[in-house]
Amino acid sequence: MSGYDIQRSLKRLTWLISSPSSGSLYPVLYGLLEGGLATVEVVPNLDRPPRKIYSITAAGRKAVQHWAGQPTGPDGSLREFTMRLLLAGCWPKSRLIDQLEQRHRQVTAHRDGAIKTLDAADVEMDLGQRLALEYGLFLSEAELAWLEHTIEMLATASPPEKGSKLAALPVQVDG
Amino acid sequence: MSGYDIQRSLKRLTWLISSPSSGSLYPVLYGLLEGGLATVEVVPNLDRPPRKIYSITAAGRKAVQHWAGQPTGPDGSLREFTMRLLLAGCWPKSRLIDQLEQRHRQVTAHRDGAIKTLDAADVEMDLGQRLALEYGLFLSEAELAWLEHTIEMLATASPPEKGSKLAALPVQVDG
DNA sequence: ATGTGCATGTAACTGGTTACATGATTCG
DNA sequence: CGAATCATGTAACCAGTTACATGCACAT
Repeated sequence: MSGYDIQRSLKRLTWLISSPSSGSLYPVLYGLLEGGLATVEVVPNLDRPPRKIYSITAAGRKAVQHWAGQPTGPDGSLREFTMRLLLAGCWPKSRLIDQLEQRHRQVTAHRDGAIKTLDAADVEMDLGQRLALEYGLFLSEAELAWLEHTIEMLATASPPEKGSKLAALPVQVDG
Repeated sequence: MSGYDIQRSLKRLTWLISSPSSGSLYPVLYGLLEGGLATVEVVPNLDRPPRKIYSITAAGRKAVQHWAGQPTGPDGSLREFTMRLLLAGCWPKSRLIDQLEQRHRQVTAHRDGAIKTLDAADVEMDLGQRLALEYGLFLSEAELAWLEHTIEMLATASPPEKGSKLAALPVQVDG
């Protein structure tokens, strides 16, 4: 892809990962070239600036694998996990499942923490804190559900089955 | 609260908002003092550094109101919303409901975007992209459910009803 | 005619992290 | 006996944003 393409495709997910500005993207691409993790093919356009198509190299792919290999900190953010998900195309399925399970453990920890603080100090906690905690708690539980569902799905249906929607999961709340 | 207290209480929510380091927190507190948005009361400890208890002033409260008043960008992140939620104690309930409804509109937009891109390019999309989109889609739907539930709860049960858990919402998935 | 999309990039600034310094107390 | 918690702060560094520069094509 070109720098512009990368930006555009990331911009669609701005609400999950905040996407980079051109001011940070292009320097990084140069860094990748210098490090031999990517190559460019320049496709000149007559009028506008030439498109520069970047491709990942074997070394680059290895670097991604390595990055994905080392565990996330316990503070694992939604953002980081989404990026790992986004790069899932590079990995073997087993590693993908590892990622999901790792995330599952993290989110479980977050949820448990939220539960504990919620029913520990329920009375003297102000509305804001309580709302934020319950918000986080609910999202955690939803995420756990998705993770479990997706892990199972990947484990059973080995072939990616292109064209089939991976999941259509209505969320139901009973209060 | 003291700077340390602020840090500690935010650290419990690191997975939602990433909490500040002391290197950024303390300078900000000085800024608040200079701006007249907060005051300090120094409680000296014999041995350790003295505790500095910060309190928000009327001007500070007004500044928060003003901040909450201006709408979030359409790219509204989970982080920003959580912070708004955390500050909910400062606001009248009507404003809180406004915030939730605003967030509801944003998340609806995100969800719709995800749906569109998912069933637009379903075939030629790689696993990573699809997973990330479905992940986001599912979380969006969960969040919408929570928002609706909470809005209704705040609208009907006017008195905060301290001591009652605001919500115990099991998430259910049917795949 | 004006703005949006394409498509690249650079310079200045800024906000934040990292790493340090200090030092008593309590827990395992 | 070492690690973590309490509790504050500073200086150096770095990653990222903001704002700019360029300029054609196409739509409103």
